[in-house]
Order: sequence, then C-alpha cells, then structure tokens
Amino acid sequence: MEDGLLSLKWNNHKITFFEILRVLREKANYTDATIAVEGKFYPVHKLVMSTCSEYFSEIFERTPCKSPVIVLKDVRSQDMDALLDYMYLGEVNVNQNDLASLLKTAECLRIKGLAVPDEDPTKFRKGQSDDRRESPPPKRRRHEDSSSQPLSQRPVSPTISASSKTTPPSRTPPLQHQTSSLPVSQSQDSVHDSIVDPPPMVKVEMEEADDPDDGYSRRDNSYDGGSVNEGDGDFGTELSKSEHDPDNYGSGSFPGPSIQPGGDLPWDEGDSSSFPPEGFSGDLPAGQQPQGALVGGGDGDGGLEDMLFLALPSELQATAAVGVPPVTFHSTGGFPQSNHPSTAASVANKRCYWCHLCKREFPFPSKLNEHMRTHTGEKPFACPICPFRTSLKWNLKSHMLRHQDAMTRSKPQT
DNA sequence: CAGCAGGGGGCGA
DNA sequence: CGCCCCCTGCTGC
Repeated sequence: MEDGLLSLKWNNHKITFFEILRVLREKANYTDATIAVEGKFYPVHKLVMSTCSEYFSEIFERTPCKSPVIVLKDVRSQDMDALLDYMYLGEVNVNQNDLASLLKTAECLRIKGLAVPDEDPTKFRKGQSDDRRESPPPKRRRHEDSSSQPLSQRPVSPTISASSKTTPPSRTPPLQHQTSSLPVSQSQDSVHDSIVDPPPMVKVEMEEADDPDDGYSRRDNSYDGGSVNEGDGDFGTELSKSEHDPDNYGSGSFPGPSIQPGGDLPWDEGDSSSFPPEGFSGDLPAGQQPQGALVGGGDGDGGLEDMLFLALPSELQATAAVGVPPVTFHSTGGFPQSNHPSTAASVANKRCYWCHLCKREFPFPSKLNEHMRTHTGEKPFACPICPFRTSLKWNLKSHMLRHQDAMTRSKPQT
C-alpha cells in the first residue's frame, strides 16, 4: 500500500463543488427537504443542512420521511435566506441591521461557523453519541483534507465574520418565548444542551413522496400558497397539534403543543386572509413580518401569519442563487413575490394561483391555501369529539354531522 | 361508508 | 375580487 500510494487531487474541487451545489440549490435538484419560513418554502438538501447544522441533522435523523417539510417559526425569511446562502456558499453578506437577527437565528439553528463553533468534523463525530453517517468519512487523503471537507464552512471565514461576527451569539435567547416549550429541543439536548437550543418553533411535516417527483424535482423553490387556515373553526377546532398523532409529524421533532405559544395554534387561527400570497411580494416589510411569526400565537386572534405554508416564487431562486456570490439582503431584494397571479399568471391573464408542487391551478389564494395543506399534511381542523383531523373545514363539518347523526340515532329522542 | 379534495355559487368588502 | 360554504366525485377501507 504505502508504495503505490498516489494522491489524486482535484484542484478545483472546492470551487466546483460549491458551484454545483449552488446550481443544485438554484434548481432545487435533488432537494430532499423543504424549509418553510414565514410562508416561504426553501427546498434544501438534507446533506447540506445536516452538515452545517446539527440541529437539522437531528431533525432529519428523527424524521424518517423522505421529504420532510420543516416549518421554522420565529425565523425571518431573510435570515433563513441568508443562512441558506451561508450554508451553501460558505459566505453571505448581510446588512448590519440584519446581523443580530441573523446570528440569533443561526444560533437557534446551530449553524456551524456562525453560532456553533465549527468543529472538526472528524472529531465531532466522535463526540456524538451515535455517529451519524453524515459525518464525513474519517479517513481522507493526505492532501485533500482541505478540499474534501464536507461543506462545512470552516474554511470560509465568512465575510460577515469580520464585521459582524463580533456579536457572540452565545446567549441570545433564541427566539424568545415560545422556544421554551419546544419539545424539539429535547431532541438535541442529548448532544448539546449547553448551546442555546430550542430553535424556534419547528414542525416537521411529512410529505408524501408522491409529488416530490413532480414537484420537487422541478419545483423552483418557490411556491406559495400560503396556507394557513382560515379556520376559525366553527367547531372549536382546536388545533393543538400536540395531540395529533405524533406519528404524523416527524417523531419528536415536531413540537406539538409547544408550538402554541399562547395556546393557540398559529396556523389555526390564522385566516388565510392575512397572508395573501401576493403579499409576499415583498411588501412584507422585513421587519414586520417577523413579528407575526414570532408573536403570532400570543393573542389568540391575532397573528396567524406565523405559520404559513406558502410557496416562494421561483424568482427567489433566481435572486438568491444567482446573486450568489455575495448575496446582499436588502429588504425586498431577497423575496420576490409569490407565484401568484401576477407572476405566475402572467402566463394566463386570468388569475390563477398554482401549486408549484403539483402544478395545479386555483382561482383564489384561499383555494390554493387549502390545496397546499394536502401537501403539507396540515390538518388544522380537529374534531372535538374524536381525534379526527382534517385539512378542510367542510370535511370536518361533514364529519361532525356524522357524529351528530350517530348520536341522534343511538339515542333517539328521549 | 368515511374521508379527501376540487369546483361552484353566494355573499361581503 | 376574494372568501366561505357547500356540493360532488373519487378513493380506500
């Protein structure tokens, strides 16, 4: 062995790798997970996410489904966008103003190199109670270590570092309130409790693999459709996801109940109205949206924006990905609009909102929202009598009618 | 039969 | 114009 050992080195490996990664991300090729933030959907690669964040790594590990949709609450889309750039490109430029928020988010998500000390993968793996396969193979060829480094951003001293890194995210309370309750955190405690932990609200929804094909492969990262629930729930829908079948939502990752900060599910009371897909256009002042997201549940009737299942416009990719090198986030810059009429339908002058996952078209955002639930698996309408849950109000109603019917029948008038 | 999901009509902003 | 309610067709058990 030792005699004939040759070191083959791919000089441009790193560059090529990143470039390809960038393209893959841009085209959403091979993406196997989706991150939803403020109603925006970011198709991502588990590999990359896992590599750059232990937090995601754990989530994926505990989420057996092929294409989980991870809904992050309390995370601003801008931040997520920046973080994704950071993870995929190894660097990102951000405005000073956004820095604090970004770091906070990074901390919550345990993004290596930003919030979590970038450890040597090999050593890291040792530390882990259970070595995960995603950790890079321990052995590498002499020279290449630098190049073969997974995607960890370690080598990349983020541009941001200079100016920004200053704030040691060390103890920023992750995302204020709600985080505390997140069961999710539990998942990680095993590994690091020292670190912040509970990332913002996280919810993992299983997504059946059926559409991925169609949707995932070609989807442009965007899709919009916010879905929230219009549910005021006549039936007192109580959406506490908590009690729903846990299986539905990735094992433990999904903090069922905890999600509801104040007790009301974000997605629950929301009414779709509040977040018109078109709203995305960027009118969402970066600043204010988050509010919704963060606060949301507090009042109960207030924000529903917190939990949206929307799709991002494909332009997003274009913007983010293309602008890659140093993507700078300027308020609107990052987020183009959703695929709503104007964009999507420029195609057909008639208004149509389409689901970028299955390409189905709908005349109204509300219809699209409803439809999106079929993809997200969200079932905001719960039967107060039995564990039944459904994604459509009417279905719940008809279900309830059955209960009534059964009751009246069982005990005919007294 | 129950549940899911798309479509249509009515109504309010 | 958009949302809500309801109807209806399809699918799986």
